[in-house]
Amino acid sequence: MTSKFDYSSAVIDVVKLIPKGRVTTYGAIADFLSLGSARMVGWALNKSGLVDNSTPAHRVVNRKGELSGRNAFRDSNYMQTTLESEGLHIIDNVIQKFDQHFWHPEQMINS
DNA sequence: AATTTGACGCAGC
DNA sequence: AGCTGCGCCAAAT
Repeated sequence: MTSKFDYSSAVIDVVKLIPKGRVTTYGAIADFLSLGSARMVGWALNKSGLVDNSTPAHRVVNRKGELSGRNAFRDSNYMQTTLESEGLHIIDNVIQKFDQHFWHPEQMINS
């Protein structure tokens, strides 16, 4: 069916491919899928990601490395806690050495 | 049916 | 070097 859920599934599919301990950005996913804007990535995760919490949406942040989506989780600290448990350092909702942990979908193909 | 909002990003100032 | 405005596309009101 050609419903809007198709976009969500594409975004979620990429998010599920993010390696543990790595993070990516909305813009990177949107650019990789060439589907729309970064806003839609967040929108898709919010609509579908909340229902299907099997998606590691906590590994998706904005281009500044800020946990902009923490407020969308049931617990606003879940995102930071989970990322920290994966070995990331977060201070004031900002991932430290973000560029170092940044992962791009293209990396998956390259590897 | 039109306006506002949103888990964003970038160019301009 | 930080703030503002504009673009993106869909959903909610």
